[in-house]
Amino acid sequence: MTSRGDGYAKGRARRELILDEAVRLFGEVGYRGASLRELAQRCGLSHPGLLHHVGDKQSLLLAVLARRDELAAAEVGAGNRLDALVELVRRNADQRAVVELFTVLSAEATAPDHPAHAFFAARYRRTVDELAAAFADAGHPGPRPAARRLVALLDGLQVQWLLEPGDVDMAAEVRRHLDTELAAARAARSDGRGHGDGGQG
Amino acid sequence: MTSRGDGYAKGRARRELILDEAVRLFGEVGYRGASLRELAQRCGLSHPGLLHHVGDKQSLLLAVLARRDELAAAEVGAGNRLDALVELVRRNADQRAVVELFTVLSAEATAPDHPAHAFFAARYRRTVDELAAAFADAGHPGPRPAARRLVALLDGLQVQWLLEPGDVDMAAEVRRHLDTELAAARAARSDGRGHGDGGQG
DNA sequence: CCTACCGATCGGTAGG
DNA sequence: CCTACCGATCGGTAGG
Repeated sequence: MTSRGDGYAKGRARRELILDEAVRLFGEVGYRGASLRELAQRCGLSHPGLLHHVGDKQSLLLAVLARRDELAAAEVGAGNRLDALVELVRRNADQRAVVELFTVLSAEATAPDHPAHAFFAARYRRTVDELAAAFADAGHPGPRPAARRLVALLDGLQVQWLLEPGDVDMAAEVRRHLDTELAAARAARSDGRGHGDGGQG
Repeated sequence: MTSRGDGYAKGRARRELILDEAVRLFGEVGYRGASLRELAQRCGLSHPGLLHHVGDKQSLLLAVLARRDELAAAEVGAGNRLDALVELVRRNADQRAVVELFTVLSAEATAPDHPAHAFFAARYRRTVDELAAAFADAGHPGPRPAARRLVALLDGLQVQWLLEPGDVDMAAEVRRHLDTELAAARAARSDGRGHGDGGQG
């Protein structure tokens, strides 16, 4: 009584398992350091069996990254983007493997010929655009540089948190940064050095 | 007339060449992705010849990192540590290979079994300590978290700069961050609501 | 989804 | 500082 639907469901579940294990392995040793044989063993199958599911190593990497961004996007609630970001950071502190994945791979992918280079270039462009819009809504006089600094802070905090998890409260640091950044923006506005037009900039 | 001194000088020069090429290669592909054969070819010698000079791959990596920090320390002038940092960032923008090296390796080395893990853990501890002292001297109410945020900003800006060099002015962003951070500290002081550092760091 | 295999490449050593 | 070599491991394919 094995229906076709069950077969597909089993295949999908197996693929999810593979993507989850790949998050861990790529996070531990990067794309170049990861071997398909090691990953296959962790998933309980042979390495040609693994390749049957994922195509090749590059496709696997891009599938892992895209899947992780999908899951993160689904988690983000409505409301202010800057507040949502602090919540996202708080949740990431319970997912060391995910933080490792993006920290290690974004650095590795700065090499122009890295298979995830275009992925990360597009991802940073999109993130900076979105946060710049949020800063503009909040009346920040330099929304785009402020967005770049915020993204930079996030990335840098992750490195220190991965090295000394107990010493770094990522969400608290992001919160403090946002507070001082927005307070400075307000001060500049009330000094008459900004555009006191209610934040249309 | 080849004196012993000349022989040693030649050996030292060869070693310097190897370390410089290793900066580039490790920066391009990381420690795990780098091969001694590729590095040897770039230096114009066989890979056993390379090993004669550097011992093994791990020793080479640690020598490269230590040498780079030595050179950076020698470049830093006297005076305020925070101003000196902005100058250092400005100079780094002319040394893409060095920025790549530290960005890629600090991420790779978050793995506890990485050969440079202890090096980076100690390096971050030292850097945060020094900058926290500078923030304390400047009267910042939360010097240690502020130092962590500053280091994080530096690291994160490097990633974005490596991806889009023309779009990111690292020194200017660090300058702006320091200005708002220190202005907020002054405001907190004159408000009489200076808050402690909350135990972070 | 497996076994068996391909050519390529790895870090390091032997021996001179 | 070289040639020659070691055992191990890599991503991917053949063929079923």
